Amino acid sequence: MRLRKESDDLQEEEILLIARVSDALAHPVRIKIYRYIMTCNRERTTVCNKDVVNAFPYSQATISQHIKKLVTAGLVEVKKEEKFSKYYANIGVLMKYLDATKKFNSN
Amino acid sequence: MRLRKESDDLQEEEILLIARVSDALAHPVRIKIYRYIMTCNRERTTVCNKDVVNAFPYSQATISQHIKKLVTAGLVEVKKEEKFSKYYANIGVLMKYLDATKKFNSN
DNA sequence: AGAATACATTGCAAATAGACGATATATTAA
DNA sequence: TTAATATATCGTCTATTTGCAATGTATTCT
Repeated sequence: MRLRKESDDLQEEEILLIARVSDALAHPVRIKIYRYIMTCNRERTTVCNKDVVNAFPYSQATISQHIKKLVTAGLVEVKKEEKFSKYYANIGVLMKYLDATKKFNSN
Repeated sequence: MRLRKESDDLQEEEILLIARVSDALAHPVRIKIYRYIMTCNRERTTVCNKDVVNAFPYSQATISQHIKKLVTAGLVEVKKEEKFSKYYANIGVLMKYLDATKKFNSN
């Protein structure tokens, strides 16, 4: 049995975090792109824009737009390396998101 | 150190679950309505449409529409009781959602 | 310098979402 | 039976999203 703590209550800021991240994950293709970037990161393979474009049946413009949403939510970070934009998943943001969402079920 | 299991891989069906639930949680007001219903349930107070309308600064039509999205995602269930529609949070769906989303970080 | 590559951004069309007032339908109260 | 209440849905308007081709802006290669 878990004691209820003050920190269990969902604060406004966390609600906005949930809304932003949920919005980013609200499209199947973005979920798959995010997972793709995660997997590449885990395997220590870098991912650039073209890699994502090759992996999914959408135009370069559409892929860039989807990635932008993931970046805006903080789920993905972009680092310019040479002539490439390399994408990295930010695990911390996902963890914060999961923690906040878990609170629904704990207070 | 956690071993990687076959079940760690995100399946298509889970991706659609994540997309649907994320879509439902992609709006701050829906997050708050969901939390409100959860809290009432926990305190063993029933929640009807009017209760939600009174709790938030939106029209009855708009509230019903938001609740419908939560229902479509499976996060909320509606039971007709006497002349009221009573809302109940389905914790199981949230748990499944959290489990699926956690897999991002475990394979 | 000029051509090629990488990728973000813009502009467009179609679809969807968000808010509302009004309406339809069902249940309950008088 | 009529009136009132509860709530889902429709129609409308506006804003946002999704997809694309085209364009802009660097950077790199020849």
